[in-house]
Amino acid sequence: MNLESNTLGDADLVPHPESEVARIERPTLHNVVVSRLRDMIIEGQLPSGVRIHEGRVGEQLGVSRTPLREALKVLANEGLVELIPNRGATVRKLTAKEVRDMLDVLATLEELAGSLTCQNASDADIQDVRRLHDEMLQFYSARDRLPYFKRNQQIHSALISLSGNESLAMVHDILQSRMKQIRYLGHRTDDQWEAAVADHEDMIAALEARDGQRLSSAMVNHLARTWDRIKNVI
Amino acid sequence: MNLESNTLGDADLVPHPESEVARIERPTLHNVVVSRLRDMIIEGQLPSGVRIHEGRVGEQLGVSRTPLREALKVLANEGLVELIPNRGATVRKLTAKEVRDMLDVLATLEELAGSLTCQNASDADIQDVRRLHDEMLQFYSARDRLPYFKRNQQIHSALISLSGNESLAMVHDILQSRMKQIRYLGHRTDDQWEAAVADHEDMIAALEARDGQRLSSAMVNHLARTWDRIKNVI
DNA sequence: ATGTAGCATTCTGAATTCAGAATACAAAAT
DNA sequence: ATTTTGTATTCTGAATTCAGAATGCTACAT
Repeated sequence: MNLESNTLGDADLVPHPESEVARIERPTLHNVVVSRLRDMIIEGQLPSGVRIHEGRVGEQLGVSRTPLREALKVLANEGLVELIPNRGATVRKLTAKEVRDMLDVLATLEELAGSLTCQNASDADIQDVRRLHDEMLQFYSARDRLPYFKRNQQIHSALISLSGNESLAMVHDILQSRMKQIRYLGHRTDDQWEAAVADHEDMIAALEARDGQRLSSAMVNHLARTWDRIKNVI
Repeated sequence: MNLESNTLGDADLVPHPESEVARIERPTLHNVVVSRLRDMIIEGQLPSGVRIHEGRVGEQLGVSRTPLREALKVLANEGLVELIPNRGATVRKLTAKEVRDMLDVLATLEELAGSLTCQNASDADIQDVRRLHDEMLQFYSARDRLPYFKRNQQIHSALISLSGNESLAMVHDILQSRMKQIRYLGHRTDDQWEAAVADHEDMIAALEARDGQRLSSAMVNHLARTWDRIKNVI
């Protein structure tokens, strides 16, 4: 995730005027495998605790073992996968305490992000987020969960990356991707869903007012409620 | 770094009573390569911006390309190394802004760690840190930089990991390892060194008093001074 | 003399191969 | 019958091999 942004960012190191035109991106296979596996874990296709057999999974993806193993090393470093020497890879199981701890860290990070984003986001950026938010509301009215969830994620990552602090975005991303597998588990009831939407309203309003304090606390509250939602399903 | 702790931590998942005796650890080659490369980058043996030639470096380390490449993927994900498709790996160059941003995040994390550690550390833990601190002071009196630096690092990582929050320790570790290459650059003058020691005194005192607020602000101040120290050498 | 096209070399990305370690199963002994 | 020992199989860790892409050099044409 952070890799991609690095690569993109460095494209304009090239001093030629042609660098304006879109460069041809050819992602390396191991990177594709990383994202693919991450998705499979998050969406539950590879459930917690299950073995990842290099031979079999590699065959399923139509990829040899080499890029698959490189990908597993990366995911292990991120904490999504557990690597036991000579025993292979398993999908990491999260304990309740670990989830709790991660939320604590996420809250701290989002508190920082809140004020930074209010300082650094451009008006255009804020409008983009508002547009995402309105789209999300439409899908909420239609009770269309999947596209709702997608907009939701986009808003959250936007709120972080608009802070302009790449390291912040990077560590947040790592924790966030670990959490996603859980968030999918925690299917909310209707009033929980409503509360989440209300949280978002608050966040958007704070952002548009460029009220860093308020945005920070809105984001932290949102996370606190997330814990309430999921603590029982672990 | 975080990998090792995972592996070690999981050793005692084994329910046998024999698990009391020290289990034989055989680290995988790629993990050894990761730590080794990290050290080489931090210590400046592989300076910023230099190419890492898979063939040559692999031969130097007496390792084939496969584990080396797996290690490079991991380090790229951590941000120490930059991977350009079909062009190979280089040691990542940090801009002043990136360092500044990382320090901001580190400060936020340490602020959280400060209060958690004061809550959760055992008296024995605190005594251990005090012992490290006293040792460090001795090396300071003798102006013996290397062992001083080592104790210094140990104290910092102890203050984080005693919080009991592994995710916090993990993300802190990632940022910290990126910073180390810079910290080595920023050789302090004598009075800067003295100031750093004073900061440490304050931190230890706060910890022993279990004053979370004070420990937090001491750690944040310490980081602020770190920035002052190194901002000119980037 | 300079610029371009073709060629050779080099180095990465990925597949395959090989060896060592762990597990599962079976047989034998108590 | 149960436990222990030996054997076979399976799967990971690492080396090697192969192919494709990029860079550098040389020769030729203008």
